[in-house]
Amino acid sequence: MVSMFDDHLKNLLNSIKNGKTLIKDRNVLHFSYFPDNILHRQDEQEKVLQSLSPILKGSRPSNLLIYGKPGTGKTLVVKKILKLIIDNIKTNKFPIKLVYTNSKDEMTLYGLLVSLGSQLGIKSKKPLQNNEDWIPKTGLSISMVFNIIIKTIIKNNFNTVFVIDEIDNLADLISKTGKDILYQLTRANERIIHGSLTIIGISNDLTFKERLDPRVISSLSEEEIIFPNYNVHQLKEILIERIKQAFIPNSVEDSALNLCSALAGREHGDARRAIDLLRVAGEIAEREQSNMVKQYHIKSAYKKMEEDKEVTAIKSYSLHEKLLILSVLKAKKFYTGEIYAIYKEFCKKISQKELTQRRVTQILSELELSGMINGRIISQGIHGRTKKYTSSISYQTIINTLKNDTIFCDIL
DNA sequence: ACTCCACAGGAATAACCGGGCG
DNA sequence: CGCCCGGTTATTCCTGTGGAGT
Repeated sequence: MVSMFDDHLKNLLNSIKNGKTLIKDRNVLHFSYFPDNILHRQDEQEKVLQSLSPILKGSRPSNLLIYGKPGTGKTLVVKKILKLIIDNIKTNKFPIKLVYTNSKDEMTLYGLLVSLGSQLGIKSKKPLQNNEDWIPKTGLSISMVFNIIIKTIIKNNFNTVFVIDEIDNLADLISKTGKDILYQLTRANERIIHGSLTIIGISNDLTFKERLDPRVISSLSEEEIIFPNYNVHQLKEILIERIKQAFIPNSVEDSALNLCSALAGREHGDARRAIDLLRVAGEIAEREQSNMVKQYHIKSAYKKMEEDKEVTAIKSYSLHEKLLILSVLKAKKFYTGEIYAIYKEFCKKISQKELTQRRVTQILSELELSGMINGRIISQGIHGRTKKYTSSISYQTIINTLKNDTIFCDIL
């Protein structure tokens, strides 16, 4: 990311200039950082290890489905246990293959299978010997790739564990492409005489299971582990641990720490967000040349992150939805009729065809559902029944978001 | 008690759009 | 390439409604 690097340069420049810096190791605060010690996930680590333990004795572990909200340490725990097992493989006489993939990185099911294949040692280029199996980057049907993988597992007697992170991403693809591939994947053992294949699915979405074929559910979730959210107290300890490594000593005020964990805990108990918040606050404090991260640094970091969220949300809306958000902000009395009139004005100014009022009310309630605006039905007797909308977004945020869009320049 | 405003929001239907398939 | 299909978006038509004013 360019902006992150720019920030880094800026900070470096600052610290060179007057030697004042708060963060000594930025990486510790990055989401990809892998802590040595995972706090408050002892139970989960144990359960994952238990579930996988048969592999150390050469038999097949059950398929495993792991649930939990974002930032509850799912990926971290699984990766750690995988590493633990790999480190113990040397002393083991069974060939074990542990494979990790993230469905966000591989956009297609095909890509996912290729990734699995290559990590099993299947070449993606044509090998010299003609009889050796290989998977080209494109061209084969999914079921053929699948068969090659199965064949390889059998031939080498591999005990395979295949981790699919963010598996809910795949669910949408699967419903289109190969409906039964996930089913085949989870049931592959019935075809594997030597070796085994175990699937570990990691899902952020707690309702993910409902969207699956019941046959897949029963085979995929032979075992389940649910990762609970962190509470405020736990978040605080996690933050303390990170602060120790990332910040120079005594550079984070106690009250700031408390606020940080309270804010993150109130939201979702998301450790990633808590750490992000801390990082942004730290950067703000450094930029101000403050010698400590104080409460108000956390506050402004929180505000900044909220604003960023709003900006990206606004950007993702369609033209008419943006126009309506703008109309709500421009309105004085906030009634649907007035909003619609303003919206029509806007449409005329930028020569767009206006939508019906019916459609507009529908969009408004969609926007309400997504939290961009708030609506409340009010009755005014003889003046009819309508809905009053307010918006929590600041006008400035909207303008900053839309000012680069040439379509909006006439409206300002 | 009755009226009547200014919409909300349901139902049916049409227009549109992107992807798969012969 | 045209065709069809499923999904989304938008329109048309409609019925329903809380309460101020009378």
